[in-house]
Amino acid sequence: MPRRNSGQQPSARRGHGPDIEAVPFSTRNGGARISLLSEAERHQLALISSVVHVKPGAHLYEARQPAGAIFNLIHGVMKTVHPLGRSRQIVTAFLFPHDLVGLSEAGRYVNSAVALTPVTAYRMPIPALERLLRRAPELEYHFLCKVCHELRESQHHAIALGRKTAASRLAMFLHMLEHRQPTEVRNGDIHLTMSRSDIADYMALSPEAISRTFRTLRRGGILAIKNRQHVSVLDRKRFDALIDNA
Amino acid sequence: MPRRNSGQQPSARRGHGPDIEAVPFSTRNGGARISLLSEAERHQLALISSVVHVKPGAHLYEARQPAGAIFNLIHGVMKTVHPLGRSRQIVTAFLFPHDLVGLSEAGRYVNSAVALTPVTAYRMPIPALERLLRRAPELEYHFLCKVCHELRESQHHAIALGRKTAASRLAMFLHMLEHRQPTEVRNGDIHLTMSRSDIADYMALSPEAISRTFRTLRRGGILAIKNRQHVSVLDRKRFDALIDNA
DNA sequence: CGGCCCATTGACTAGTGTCAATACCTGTGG
DNA sequence: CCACAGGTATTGACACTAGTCAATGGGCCG
Repeated sequence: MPRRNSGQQPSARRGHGPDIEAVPFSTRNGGARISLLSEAERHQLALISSVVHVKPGAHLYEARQPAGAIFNLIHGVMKTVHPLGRSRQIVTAFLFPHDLVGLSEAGRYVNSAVALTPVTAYRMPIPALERLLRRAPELEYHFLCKVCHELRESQHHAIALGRKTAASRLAMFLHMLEHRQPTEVRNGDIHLTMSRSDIADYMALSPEAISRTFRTLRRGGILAIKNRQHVSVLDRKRFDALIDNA
Repeated sequence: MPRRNSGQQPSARRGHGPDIEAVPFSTRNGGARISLLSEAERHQLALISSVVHVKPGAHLYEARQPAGAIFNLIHGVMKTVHPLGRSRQIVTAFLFPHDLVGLSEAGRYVNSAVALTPVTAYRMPIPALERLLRRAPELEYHFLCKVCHELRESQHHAIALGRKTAASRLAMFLHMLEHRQPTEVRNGDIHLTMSRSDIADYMALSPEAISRTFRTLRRGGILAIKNRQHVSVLDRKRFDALIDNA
């Protein structure tokens, strides 16, 4: 029974193998995120993968180091940060389960990946992955879909950074977070896994600006801030207006 | 002699079929942009491609429209713009020959592509391309490399937008333009195909800020502005300092 | 219970957006 | 060849937003 090999630990319950999610090109299923891989494909990937664990604050890999593998998140949240002089760093992306991470250029990682929570991930060595993809065009196509998805998200990030006001940027950030959750109970509650500084580094604002803007949105009745990790959209109409305008 | 067949016109010399360039993952050829496709692959793509022409200011395709094809630029320069309310638009990318353009999501284009100069491009219908890619894993792998390259460029764009000062952003923009030219005579001369407004929309600044910053850099002896389309880096050291800092 | 780090708040400054006016380049027509 | 018209680019004056520095408050872990 190759499907459910003798799992030793909790991660083995969903441990059929790597899994990646994206919004596909095609028009079916109106723009929802779906799992791209079949059971067979996950099994193929599992054969070349190992599982790694990363503690909060630790690096999965570091920029400029030789790139040996690509990773697929199973549990936890990560950020990729771009080294910037000795100034404040830039967060280029937040990564959640079913995401791919470990983009390289000329054999080296282009950024550093840091865990925000305890992280579990599949580690897929690049040579083995490359061999596998060349044998399995369908699987390779799904990787292509996923990378295109990440490209769209990066462009979305750039669009957010183009907004002039902090309120507009923060709203776009929360909107992004909300839409990465499965379509389940999307009732306006948003869980913030990352710190204010991380949000600031992602949105190219100061942590103080993040605080001030949260306060402004709360006083305006647009957001409810339950605690540092949980906010809620109260006035959807004005919230969306922040995203559309300026 | 398949390499240099009897060219009829300038475009025909490189007219063997679609061609895409990127910096590959692997460590060979120290980070230079190379052509990804073999002659055979270009020929395969040529069989499903047609050639389209776009006048300056005209659209190659428009956001939200059903996506029927992906395009590969042969000549000219384009921009992709994101529709943003009725406010000023956001330029998400500039595209040059050997680039791919036409990313879709759920069957529709995610942005609009506008020609800045007379443009010639290969038009590759998505269904035919998809069939071809599934038969040709090697070719598909090269598309994957190209999309990863575009992802890195988009992240680079986001990093540029994260810079606080206009001088730093503009320097990063010029740096990007310079590095898209082939490594030939990279003597500091930079050709600006796009208008000041386009630069402003790409860097999330006002056109006035672009003008002011050009003036500041010229007065500081960092840049020489020959005319509206040609600038030149005079003080490379301080120019690079603008890119690294802030 | 205490210490540490993160988050928040306030005062001030610096830099960009905005609005308005002028100068410049391009292509057109006389 | 020159004059003209349109759009683009530049320049200036002013308002406004976010950055910075500094200090306080709050939560979490030892």
